[in-house]
Amino acid sequence: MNIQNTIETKVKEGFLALYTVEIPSVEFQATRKEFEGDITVVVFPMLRYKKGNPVQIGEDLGKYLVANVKEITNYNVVKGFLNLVIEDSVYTNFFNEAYANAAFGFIKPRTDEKAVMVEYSSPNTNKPLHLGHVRNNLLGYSVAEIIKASGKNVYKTQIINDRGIHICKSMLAWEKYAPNGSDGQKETPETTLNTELRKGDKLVGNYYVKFDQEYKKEIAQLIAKGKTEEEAKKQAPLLIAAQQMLLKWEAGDTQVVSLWETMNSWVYSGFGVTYKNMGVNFDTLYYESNTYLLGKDVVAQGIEKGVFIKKEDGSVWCDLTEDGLDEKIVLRSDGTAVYMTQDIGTAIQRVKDFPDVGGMVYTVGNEQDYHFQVLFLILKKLGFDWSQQLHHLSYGMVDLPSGKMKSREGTVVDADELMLEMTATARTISEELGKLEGYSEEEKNELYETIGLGALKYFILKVDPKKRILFDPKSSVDFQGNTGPFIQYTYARIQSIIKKATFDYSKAVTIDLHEKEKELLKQLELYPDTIQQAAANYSPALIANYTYELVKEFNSFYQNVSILGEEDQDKKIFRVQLAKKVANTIKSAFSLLGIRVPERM
RNA sequence: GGGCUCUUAGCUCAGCUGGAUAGAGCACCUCCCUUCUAAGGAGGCGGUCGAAGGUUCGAAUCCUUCAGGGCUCACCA
Repeated sequence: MNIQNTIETKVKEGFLALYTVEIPSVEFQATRKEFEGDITVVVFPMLRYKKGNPVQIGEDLGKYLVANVKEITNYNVVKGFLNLVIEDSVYTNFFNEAYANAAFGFIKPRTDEKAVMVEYSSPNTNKPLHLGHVRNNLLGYSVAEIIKASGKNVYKTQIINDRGIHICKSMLAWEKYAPNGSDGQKETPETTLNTELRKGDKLVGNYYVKFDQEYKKEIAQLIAKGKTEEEAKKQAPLLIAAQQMLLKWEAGDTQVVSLWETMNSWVYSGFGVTYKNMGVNFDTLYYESNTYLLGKDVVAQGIEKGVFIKKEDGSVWCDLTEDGLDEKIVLRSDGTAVYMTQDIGTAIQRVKDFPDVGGMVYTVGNEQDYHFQVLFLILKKLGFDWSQQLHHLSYGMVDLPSGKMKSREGTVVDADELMLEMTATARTISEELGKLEGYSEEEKNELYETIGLGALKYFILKVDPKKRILFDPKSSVDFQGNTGPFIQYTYARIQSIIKKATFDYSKAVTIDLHEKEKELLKQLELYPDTIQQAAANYSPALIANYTYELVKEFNSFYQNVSILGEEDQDKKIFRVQLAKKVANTIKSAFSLLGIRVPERM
């Protein structure tokens, strides 16, 4: 039983003894640093149950607590705040327990808890990943890790949009315009003479752009011949060819399907590299080519249940006007599925595939808020019990100083390039500081990547997902202050302390705490709660900001008391242990954000 | 126009279920490297928490209205 629970029961008990009135709960907060004490009981809410002077009630309760709780050594009352001084041993005992626990803060996934499926990334296969995907991937991965740490099993997944007209555009452009590679055949990622296209997603994306360029030329020609812009857009031979290709694909045409498979495989190997560099991964994959027909049978069942209505023209709708939303189409009049149909079907399919799944998280940008509101409501109306446990992890756009990212205007920030730039910046800064003697070139490169990506990831994850991010590639990612590298740096410095502590510090000790040590212990104590809270709120930002607070507290401690230089043996031991625990907690928290931590920097 | 969402220091952001004098970093100014890594620390400057009402012992936080930004309201995905 932790100290707060003890105090809560004792406050209730004391209240009853003093005023013969029961109170349902006790409100706590950490005591502000300018007052003496560690934990504060707020008296004001109690006035609802017992009228009186809050200061007097605080005094009475304070006396009662000091007399009845041995861990409380003193108290003071300021206005309606009862500040309690807690014995050092409470904190040192907590620490000795936490120190021995390597998985401090983590709860082992329980088999009786339902698992959660977290979907993120979900790219199209016609262009490389960009800055928007970076935010998506980092968020999704991190939320998955946090939920896992909070005690649930997690499946990370993505739905790959591998079909549709956009893929056909790339395929068509490649067939028509690809130059010969080193082997004399049409270029492939292996044979291309353009080194920038060695990565398959880049090559395919290149042809998507090529299609658009040629398509525009055709439109211009048609307009010159007297067509209106609208006509020209519809009649351009390239577009018609792409549409025919899609029909062939749907009909299972061997050649088209084979080309489609080949080009998609290029993209996947390219994405694979990006994911690996980004440090994200997936447990299971869904492809739209397999799921785009799902959901139709559910629509039929929905009509029987009265959830959906069939109109005269054969289209099927879901009337959500009673819930304050619109009517939503779930099946076209020609009987084909729409996006919504597919998502309904896919959700159901996932629960079939993984029967232990009891909830899902969809990491998708906020432009689809309405779509998910509707999707979840429809699934609820269809009566699936897991429909209560669906969450749209919605995030704001990443804007550039120049405005929105537009591929046609070349203002897209490519994910691979961005990561390289971050690494390069980390290199520049590190070299200026010049602390890496004795490191091999390989080790250095790995370190620069750790720091550069740490900066990027932390920068993106520390802000509330709902908010838009203005991303200035030149100046926005900092390496000082509330940043990834600052935290990594603290970690590295602690490693150096540990390395220099050559004495045996393994035994548990109990000491009188320095004020700074106590602050640090209090912060450490919050870690398990923070994980639970972050999981409940799907918020990596809570973890990031917690870690920052912990590090600041450590730096302040580190600057104020000596660790290795301490005379008292027990204090020295305790302080090394404390430093080590802080480092491990940083490492643990950062792992939840997908950020690595360097042993030296 | 309807719905959702955001607005906190010059800039970038914290602020948990309402609690004490609203906090950090950057920038600007003062100090601190012969002591365990100065990518650091201590301090200063800087706020009508978008505006106005309301709820209450108490509001950046909850409610209403308004203003400004974003997203969205397709037989597209």
